[in-house]
Amino acid sequence: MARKNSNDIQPGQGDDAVARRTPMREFSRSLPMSLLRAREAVMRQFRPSLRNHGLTEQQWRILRALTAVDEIEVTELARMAFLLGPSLSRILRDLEGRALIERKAAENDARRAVVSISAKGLKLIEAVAPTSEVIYAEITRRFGARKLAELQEMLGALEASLAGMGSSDDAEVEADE
Amino acid sequence: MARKNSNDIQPGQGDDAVARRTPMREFSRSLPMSLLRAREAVMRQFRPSLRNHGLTEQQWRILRALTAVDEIEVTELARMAFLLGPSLSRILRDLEGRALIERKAAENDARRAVVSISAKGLKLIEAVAPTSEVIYAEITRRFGARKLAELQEMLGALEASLAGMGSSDDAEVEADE
DNA sequence: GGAATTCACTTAACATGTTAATCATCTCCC
DNA sequence: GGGAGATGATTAACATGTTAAGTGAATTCC
Repeated sequence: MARKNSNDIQPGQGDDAVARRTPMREFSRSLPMSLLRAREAVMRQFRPSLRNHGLTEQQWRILRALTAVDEIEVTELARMAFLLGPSLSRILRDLEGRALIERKAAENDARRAVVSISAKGLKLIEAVAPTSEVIYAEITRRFGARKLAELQEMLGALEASLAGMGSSDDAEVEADE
Repeated sequence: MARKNSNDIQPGQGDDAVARRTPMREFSRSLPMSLLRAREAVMRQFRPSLRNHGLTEQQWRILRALTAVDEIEVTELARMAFLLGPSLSRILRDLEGRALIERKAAENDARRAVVSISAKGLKLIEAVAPTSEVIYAEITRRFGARKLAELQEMLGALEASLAGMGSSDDAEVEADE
């Protein structure tokens, strides 16, 4: 089975004007892959501890975010914890069932729901936090505090760079409706 | 149950009227969150194009990886595409059903399956690649080629730093067995 | 040479990511 | 004040992440 078509992708090897497509980037070195692997390497450290406390990474993010405020609306919480609405909805249902959070309707708008962490939720946070801190400290020690700060800054800059980049979709499949 | 396991994580917090202590890092600035947000900012650019071609991000990763080899075993493919076995299993079933890949048993080991991309799969790749390259180029232009390379290097270094870090679990729930 | 173990992969079960649709308000405007 | 649209949240449907269990085939070891 010949992979002959692979060179259709790269026209002129020389001109760097628009397309510098070698068989494409090494792929394993693409930016999305690098970010994915780095994040996984980090999260792998935290997951076991969270799991021992009956929490997933996302549930932890939500509880963590709730400790920073007195109470907060669902949409704003989604933004803080960087979760999509549907995910948050499901998780809040679960956390409320476990009495780790409390939910009530907003005073002047029945559409909005206001969420806050419960005493039980706070206790859970306090039980998990020490271990998380130890792990975070170890990561910092290994990678280097300065480098870590530098990395975070670059990540923020990358995010900012792409802020207003409209999705330059190519095949506008849906034309009607 | 005292809520001061191991002293306060961060003493001397400027307490505002709210009785919520602000333990731990700003949270929104934690390393996992930074990595997650950065990756999402990047992937947001690619998803619409992939979607228009009927591919998810993971399906694309697999096809992309397959173009780099003639054929490959499933486990090795999982490593390449950075997917867990179960996810890969499901996706391969789907891609095989769409005739984008081909699968056969290994010659000397009936346990192993060998996968390769089909002609149809290659054609799909070729249809998607140009747009992906344009997007990647724009990301590079915005963020800066040098900074991009620097970032990737740091991400690799981070990964390497955490390579042999055993999960320092705290509550060893399972003690016997 | 066969039971026990390991290995490669797949299924299962549950939680989340992702997009679209639904539902109940709320706002605006005539 | 009532209907059209906007808004906040949830539900639906499908794909993947994640861990555990299952299945069949190769290896080990006695």
